[in-house]
Amino acid sequence: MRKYCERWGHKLRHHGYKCTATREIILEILNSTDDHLSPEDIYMVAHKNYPNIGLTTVYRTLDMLVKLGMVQKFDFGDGRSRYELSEDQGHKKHHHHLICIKCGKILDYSEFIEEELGLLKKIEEKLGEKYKFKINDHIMQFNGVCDQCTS
Amino acid sequence: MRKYCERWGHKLRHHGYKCTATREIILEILNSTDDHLSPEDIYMVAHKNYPNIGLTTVYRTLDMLVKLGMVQKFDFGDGRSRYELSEDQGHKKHHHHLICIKCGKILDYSEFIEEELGLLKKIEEKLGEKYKFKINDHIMQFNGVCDQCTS
DNA sequence: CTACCTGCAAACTCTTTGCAAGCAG
DNA sequence: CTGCTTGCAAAGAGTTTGCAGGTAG
Repeated sequence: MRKYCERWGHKLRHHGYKCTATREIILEILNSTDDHLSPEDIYMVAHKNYPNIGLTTVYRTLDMLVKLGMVQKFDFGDGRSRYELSEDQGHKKHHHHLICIKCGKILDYSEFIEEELGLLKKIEEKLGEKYKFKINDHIMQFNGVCDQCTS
Repeated sequence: MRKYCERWGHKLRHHGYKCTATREIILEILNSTDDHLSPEDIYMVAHKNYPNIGLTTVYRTLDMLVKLGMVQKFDFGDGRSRYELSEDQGHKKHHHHLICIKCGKILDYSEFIEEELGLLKKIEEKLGEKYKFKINDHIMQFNGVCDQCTS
């Protein structure tokens, strides 16, 4: 096992993928932020430690991680995709989003999470059964206008 | 008032916009389907009755309708945006979405709508207050794999 | 050593912008 | 008439693909 594969290597190999420096770096970046990074964002951060990395690889790696369920992809309507480490992978706790449709600001909230998750889980079961869907995850967000953008 | 403005003209003019044939057509298309149309979809349908329409106009009109709150924009992760008439504008009743991440199929469900809306409304109020957000709407969807794509 | 992985460049797709002509009010 | 609206062509932005060289296992 390569030295840079300490943290995520096992999981990658378990799914039949090789552990490489770029994959480890991308996962590490996602794990050490609370932001909602775009591929370009991730590319720019990674570039500091690993100047050879290509944007293409970031896209390909994110695609793979989403398929493995290790990362979740979001779209907040500003024309670029955003990625977050799944809650069971790293430090993050479950949260939902509040989006300002004017400035694009994204707030995470987790105030009502217990209550929401209770209902979501119940619905997930019933819908899965009725529509024969194997449900993986959900997206729940509120859209509005933030304080600064109101004035 | 022009003859083609019977249905939506009033609302458009009320917001300071002119009523034109293309706007009426686009609204009519959205009102007469249960699908989740992309700008291209709308353009192709409109083109049959009104061959001169341009794709650009479809984009501009949809933008405007979203800003007025008459139409809601969605992103189901397949690289194109989707539009639906808002529930208070036409025939549709409130529903949420169930998306197959493999084939892109979109199912509308409204089984638990009452229960969901109760909770959503409550959360909307509390979050709006706490984070000083003027919340307009919400997006709630489940992602999974449908029956056909499982096998 | 072999199959997977990577970076580069180019291609692609969806969306937006500039502008002159057209039409609603 | 006047300024909003439209269609066309072209530009822009984000994402994907082809391919030859590189590297994990």
